[in-house]
Amino acid sequence: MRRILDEKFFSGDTIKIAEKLLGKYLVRIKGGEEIALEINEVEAYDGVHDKASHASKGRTSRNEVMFARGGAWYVYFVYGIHWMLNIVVGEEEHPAAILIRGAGKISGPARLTKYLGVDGTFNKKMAALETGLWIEDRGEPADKKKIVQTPRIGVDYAGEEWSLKPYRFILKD
DNA sequence: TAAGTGATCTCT
DNA sequence: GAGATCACTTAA
Repeated sequence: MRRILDEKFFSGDTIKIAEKLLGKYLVRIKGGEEIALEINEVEAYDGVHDKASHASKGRTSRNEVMFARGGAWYVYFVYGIHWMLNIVVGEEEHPAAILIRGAGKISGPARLTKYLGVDGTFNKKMAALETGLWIEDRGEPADKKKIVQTPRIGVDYAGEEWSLKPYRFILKD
């Protein structure tokens, strides 16, 4: 029996959920094969007040899905080259998402999407078995002692207050 | 350390 | 419609 994380899991506090995602498994069905990677690095983006979040400038066609209820994917394109994979969290009208930066042996958010074959077609879709991409609990809770918090990466433009917030969570080996 | 690359957003 | 910006990676 799979324990696929659904909107119930993703409806609470963004920061707490980010931390809880460590040690969960990102699962992808590709070409009939199942790829499961343990999530070991995430970043939280929470609310319109978070200057580093796409939602800080209000609702746009790109970030619209961040305003939906938790449980959907937010996939977008940056730097003309890279796809980023985020999971939407929080209640409706509260824009928040968690960027999955690393899982398994894959380090780096764009490398992850490239490896899994994730692109814009997943945007706004629910994370579920039918989608071919979801997150599941395999009953191995992350060791709290191995969790490290640091500031987020690549968000210097957000100003000191927000770029220095320890919203990045890493699960050490 | 810097260039690549193109969608998106903010002005006109 | 033009110009700037960007939740990154790779090659040097």
